[in-house]
Amino acid sequence: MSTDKLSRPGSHLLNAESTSGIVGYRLRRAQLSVFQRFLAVFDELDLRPAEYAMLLLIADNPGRRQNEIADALGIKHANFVGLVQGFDGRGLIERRPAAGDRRAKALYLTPEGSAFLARAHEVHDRLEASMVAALGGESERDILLGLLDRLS
Amino acid sequence: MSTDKLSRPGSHLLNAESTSGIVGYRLRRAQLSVFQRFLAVFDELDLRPAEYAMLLLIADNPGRRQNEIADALGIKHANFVGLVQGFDGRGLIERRPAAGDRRAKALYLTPEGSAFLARAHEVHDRLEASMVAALGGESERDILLGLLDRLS
DNA sequence: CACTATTGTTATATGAAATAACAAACGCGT
DNA sequence: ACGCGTTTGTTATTTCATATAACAATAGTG
Repeated sequence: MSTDKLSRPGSHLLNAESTSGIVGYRLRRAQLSVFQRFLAVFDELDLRPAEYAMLLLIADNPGRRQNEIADALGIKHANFVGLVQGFDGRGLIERRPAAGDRRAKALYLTPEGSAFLARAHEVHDRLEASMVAALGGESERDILLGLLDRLS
Repeated sequence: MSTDKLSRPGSHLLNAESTSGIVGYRLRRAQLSVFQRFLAVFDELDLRPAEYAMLLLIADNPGRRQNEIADALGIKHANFVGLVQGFDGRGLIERRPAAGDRRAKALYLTPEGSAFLARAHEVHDRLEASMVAALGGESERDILLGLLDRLS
């Protein structure tokens, strides 16, 4: 599963003038490219982009209910169940009954989860650094993030 | 199917510090948001982002073979067949036997296809203008496109 | 001419995301 | 305390995009 072939589209041959000015198109291309690299780098950790974001969010907000985390990530509750069960099964997170509501489950990182996230964080830092380098520097990265936010 | 609810994720409530600095995450968010708007605006034309790009590419490169267009768009040949058949069925494109190769099919826009694309182009121009406005101006748009390319 | 590669195609598998229905628990109003 | 709509987490199902496999017809090459 490592080092997938990266199907580089669009690159040559055809006149792509008309698509070149389209924000949405270029956005999608860049996003796909970045995700491809993410998947390649995180292959050994068996961690997908959305899952990494999920762990980060739980680490930042321990004890929040499952649905709160799902909402913050923009994931439907039903689809979030599988993610939670997966990480629970891997021993990386813990579902504890929430205080004051016997329906709700509060999410926490286990010690193993914290350790795992630390490793993931290192891997991601390297990836992020390579992207900053591609962008030309920290300031360019900040400019990009600012512009992206205005589109969201 | 019109005016879908736009599930705005992430917005409030939780501490999202850790995800805020991640290029890939913000990229995905922006891309989703832009595509949502695209889908809403193009709802009446029954045209998806990839389909619009496809028509533009055929308009720019009339007579190219099916697989060339598919490659340029980064779409697998097998999956492109359905798209082509769809537009052929709508009378917007035409598949003609390619000169010199009886296997290949050369793609052209029909007159109806050109008219349709012209309408789509108008709709898209308005969408693009609104995004440029959100970004703060033409120059910001160009900066964004430049940065996105460096990531691709 | 024999063999391999390419073109378009069908059928199928995989994976993400949306929807529907549900039981358990909550909380509100009376 | 009761009844009733709502929320939480869950399962099952659907839809949709994309990936893979196999195939017939044609092309090109040694």
